[in-house]
Amino acid sequence: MRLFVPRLQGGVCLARGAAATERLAKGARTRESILRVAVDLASVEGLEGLTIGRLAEELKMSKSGLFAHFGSKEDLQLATVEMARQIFVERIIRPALAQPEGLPRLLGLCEGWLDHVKNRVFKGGCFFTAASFEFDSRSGPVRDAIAAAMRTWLDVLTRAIDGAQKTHHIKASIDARKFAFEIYSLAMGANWALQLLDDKDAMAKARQNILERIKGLAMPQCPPIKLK
Amino acid sequence: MRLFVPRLQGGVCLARGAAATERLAKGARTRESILRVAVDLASVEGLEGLTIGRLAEELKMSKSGLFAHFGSKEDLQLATVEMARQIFVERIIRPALAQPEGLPRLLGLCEGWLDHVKNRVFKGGCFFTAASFEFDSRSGPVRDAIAAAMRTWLDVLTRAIDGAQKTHHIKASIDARKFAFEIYSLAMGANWALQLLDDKDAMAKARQNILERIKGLAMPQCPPIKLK
DNA sequence: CATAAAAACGAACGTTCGTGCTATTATATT
DNA sequence: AATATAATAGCACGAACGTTCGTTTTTATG
Repeated sequence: MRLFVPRLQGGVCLARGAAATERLAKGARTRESILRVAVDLASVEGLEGLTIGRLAEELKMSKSGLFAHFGSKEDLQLATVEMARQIFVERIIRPALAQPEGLPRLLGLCEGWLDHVKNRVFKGGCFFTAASFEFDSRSGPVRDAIAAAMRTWLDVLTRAIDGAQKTHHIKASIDARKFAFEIYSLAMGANWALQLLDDKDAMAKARQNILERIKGLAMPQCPPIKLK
Repeated sequence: MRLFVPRLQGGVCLARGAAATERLAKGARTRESILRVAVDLASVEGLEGLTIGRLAEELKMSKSGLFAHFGSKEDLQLATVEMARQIFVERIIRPALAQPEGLPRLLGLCEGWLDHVKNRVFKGGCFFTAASFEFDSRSGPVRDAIAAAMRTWLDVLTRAIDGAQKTHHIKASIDARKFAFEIYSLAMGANWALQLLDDKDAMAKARQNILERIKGLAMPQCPPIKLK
């Protein structure tokens, strides 16, 4: 039923040339710090388990003061997904895309993903994997946002594989999308083994597994792939 | 804080030789029908999202009447996990283990798992995959029960692969546990693609993918593996 | 059929949920 | 420094949460 919400969105009011987090109006800065905590909380408790009271407590704010930054709980969830997406782009995708097209970029994506789980970029493992399985039987804007982010991620991975084929690093005969799906399945499996089964070597094993698989597709022009 | 809970567990009071669902005391029968609904509800809304009020409404029972079958919400969650485990064993594991050791049993497990998602044995896709990612950052008996069930599942899969190696259907050179993990990762990926991305062909594609992979390990003595 | 036991109910408990007001601070702008 | 605006706090709301209790209805047993 939410009413007004006259607030401006993050990033819009950047003084030009200033660093991203500086020079923001107070409101936008607070909003951002709320969302950074929200992302971690949601990666552990889930996006439904993320409650406004708990979030306010964590930030030592009043419920109402915090709530005023969002029009509804759904808006908070959407903003949290969006913040997680930005962090993911910044920490995984951007560094990988800085690598030259071909094998380096592909490896950058794979290892970046595995590292972000191991290094706890999100407190509870991969935010989007958790959110995927939480919302995959629901409908509505939150589920749509999660699905859209995941489609984009698969697209990025697919394009990187395609690029590695174009540069003749790996065989052109395989289907890039299918291979992207395989790689990501193994990555999700590793996240699952680490988080649920406490398999401390899960990420290393997955890395080796994925590299072996890529190596099996390598062509003569392919730069060396170092395992272990 | 829960107090008494003097109720007997399902299965204990079976008249010997009688069919499983017959000959149960009224209480145990009700308890079972509650749990069957609980499993479906939890597979959609999550084990935390499974609320006693919602469950009572679904069953047209009073909250208190339903609650009396369990000592606490945690007990309800544990019982729900246990019921899901029983259904999973009955519908996927048992039929596969009825197959002769070797390739048939291994294929039975793989295809049984994929089918149980496609055929909606659980309303919201695989119960345990959803539960895994919901509880993988928590602690306590519920998480432990989920983890134990998943370890058992991986063990069953691993033993089936080992069996297929012993019968010389597939190469003995590969690591059975690693291969089990790969297969299950692809299966989880398929569940993810079907449920979140609405990829209607996800299960068929995963089936083909897994069969191809097994075929790649086939030995001369191996019975034919039919793709498509 | 009477009677004891088990199962289900209705009402209420204290909490927490999301949300809506109004008042009070803090920040920007003139 | 005065003033307008944005941000936060305080308080309250109805609903739903898990849980407890005493009572009533149903089932099983002698």
